[in-house]
Amino acid sequence: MLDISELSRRTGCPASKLRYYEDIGLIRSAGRKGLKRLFEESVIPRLTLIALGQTAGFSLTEIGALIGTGDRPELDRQALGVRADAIDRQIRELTALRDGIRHIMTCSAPSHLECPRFQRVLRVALKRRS
Amino acid sequence: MLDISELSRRTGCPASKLRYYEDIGLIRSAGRKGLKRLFEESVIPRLTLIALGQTAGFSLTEIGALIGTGDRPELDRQALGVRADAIDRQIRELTALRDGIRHIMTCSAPSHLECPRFQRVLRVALKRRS
DNA sequence: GCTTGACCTCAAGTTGGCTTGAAGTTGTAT
DNA sequence: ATACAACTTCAAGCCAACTTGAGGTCAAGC
Repeated sequence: MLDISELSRRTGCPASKLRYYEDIGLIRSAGRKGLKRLFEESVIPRLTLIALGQTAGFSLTEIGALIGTGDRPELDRQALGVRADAIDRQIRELTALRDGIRHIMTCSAPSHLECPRFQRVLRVALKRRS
Repeated sequence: MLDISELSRRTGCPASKLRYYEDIGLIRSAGRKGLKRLFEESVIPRLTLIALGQTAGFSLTEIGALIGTGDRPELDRQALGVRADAIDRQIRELTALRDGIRHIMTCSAPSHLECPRFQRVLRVALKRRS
């Protein structure tokens, strides 16, 4: 069992954020000792997952829907498949963007937006949009 | 030369967003016809790039710094390298997250956070953080 | 010449994700 | 028993990225 400052220290999340997450039901404290919240260690991977979801561009609400606002599994396989596909698309876009950036770094075209290689990268990145 | 509604139609950006981007200097209109803005076609790839930058989690300010708020190249190769590295890290995280999600979809562990395979995924995802 | 509709400006409002501040409550050390 | 530091609540504030709304302008068609 961890108190909030211990959890904060171990996750890098400020205590205010942890309280906020508890307020909106993304994490739960296992109980209180006096007034003070106590958290189980299992919230740590949960926080990791939340951070990853944010990196993937999901809102806290979406993340809550996926990982369960309580702690029941809440597994909607179809929804998960949709998310996985979205992440796939994003990975493709990011890969193209990264390659474009790396190319620009060594490219001597007068304007990067006019560099044919860069434009191709943009087109590739957009493939699955629309 | 495109008027704002034509640009909006071709990019999917609402006109309000295009005006906002012009306000903050992310794009420029090439002139006016009466009151109405006229845009060059070259803003289209620029808008694409802005959207990609957002997907990568950069703020509009950061994007502006990278692609130039005016239209001078503004190439800070070192800054670009840093961005490319950040995107690399993000791609790794997203890949792990996607794999984790795909695994969960077919995994029968009682609680996903306890599934050893999933935990490994989280650990991998975090490797380059800190 | 007058209406219409697509544009304009500028200020204010909205949403998400937190943070900050004031005021109160503990358990521990002196 | 008291002072202290670390917690608590709750409301309000903040920033980014837009959107909305009120009120104005202009060109084109009737």
